[in-house]
Amino acid sequence: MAFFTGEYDCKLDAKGRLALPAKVKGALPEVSANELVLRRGFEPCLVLYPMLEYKKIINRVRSLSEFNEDYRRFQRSFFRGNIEMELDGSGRINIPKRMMDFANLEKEVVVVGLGNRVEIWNPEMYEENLINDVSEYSKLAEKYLAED
Amino acid sequence: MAFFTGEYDCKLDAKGRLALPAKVKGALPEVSANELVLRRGFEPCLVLYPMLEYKKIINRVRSLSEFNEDYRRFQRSFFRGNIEMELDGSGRINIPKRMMDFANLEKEVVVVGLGNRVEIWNPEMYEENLINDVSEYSKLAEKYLAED
DNA sequence: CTGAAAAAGTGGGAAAAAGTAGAAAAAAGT
DNA sequence: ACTTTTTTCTACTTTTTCCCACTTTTTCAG
Repeated sequence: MAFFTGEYDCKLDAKGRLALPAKVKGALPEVSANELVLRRGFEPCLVLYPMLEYKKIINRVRSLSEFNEDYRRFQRSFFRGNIEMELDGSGRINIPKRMMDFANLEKEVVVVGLGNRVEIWNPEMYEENLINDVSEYSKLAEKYLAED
Repeated sequence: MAFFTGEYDCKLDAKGRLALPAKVKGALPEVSANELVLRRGFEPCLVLYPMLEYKKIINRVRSLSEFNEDYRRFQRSFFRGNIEMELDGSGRINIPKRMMDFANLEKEVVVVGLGNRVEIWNPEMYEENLINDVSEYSKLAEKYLAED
């Protein structure tokens, strides 16, 4: 099972290619190590899944009935943001222009491992979205993780 | 089960490597003695876990749904500060630059055993975070540990 | 207590891996 | 057929890892 962690500073080259950090590459499941899906995030970032992890999620979206108007609207938004891709020979992904625009990606990007997935951010937007108040972070940890 | 205690003065070398004190090394569980995880603390310090101990925590973070906005925010803050690492041939860990910055680590550091985990501190910050008032310490002990 | 041996801690150089950039080749579209 | 885009290949720089050697501290026997 894929397990991504850590935060990495990476660079897009002039052609919009992103070399995944070695630790991220190493955490890809061996089966289908280069079958990936890139999705528009709910925040202004891109989310990268190994195919195996993606399928676990997508099944829930697929199971929504196409004969329900709200479901259809939601499905449209969800699917339009998804692209299958492969790693090239050097372990890089090629990020389409539209996706780059969506996430405001320029040369410098931040890559973050989040367990089953990897997020790709514009550095400034990333900073803005983090929990900046240490005590808030500590309190959330208490709320979500404390044992009793 | 791992059990760490004590307080040690250690030095980082020019490459950001930290030689774990012999007592700490000795307390690592034999299975996976060099599979470790380094995490940003909730205070300005780093926290080192043997893989076995880390997994107990991380499973709870992973189980939070990625379709909940608050959970995502928390996951991001949590995961970004986690890196898997191994001991090198001399029993040292290599602390990434970002992590050093976060905890304000320079050459001199303090390593503290805390049962299931080990914390790594900048010496001055460590002093500041300790309970310096003896009577306060005594009162806390009473509150948390007294039996009736 | 003292010296020798062992263990722990420290530092640096060389080799390997990862990251970066650019040019050449192939494919696609006009 | 030619231009534009995409992909592949190659070369170079930087970082990380591995290995070896030296210094200091601890341990133990005499």
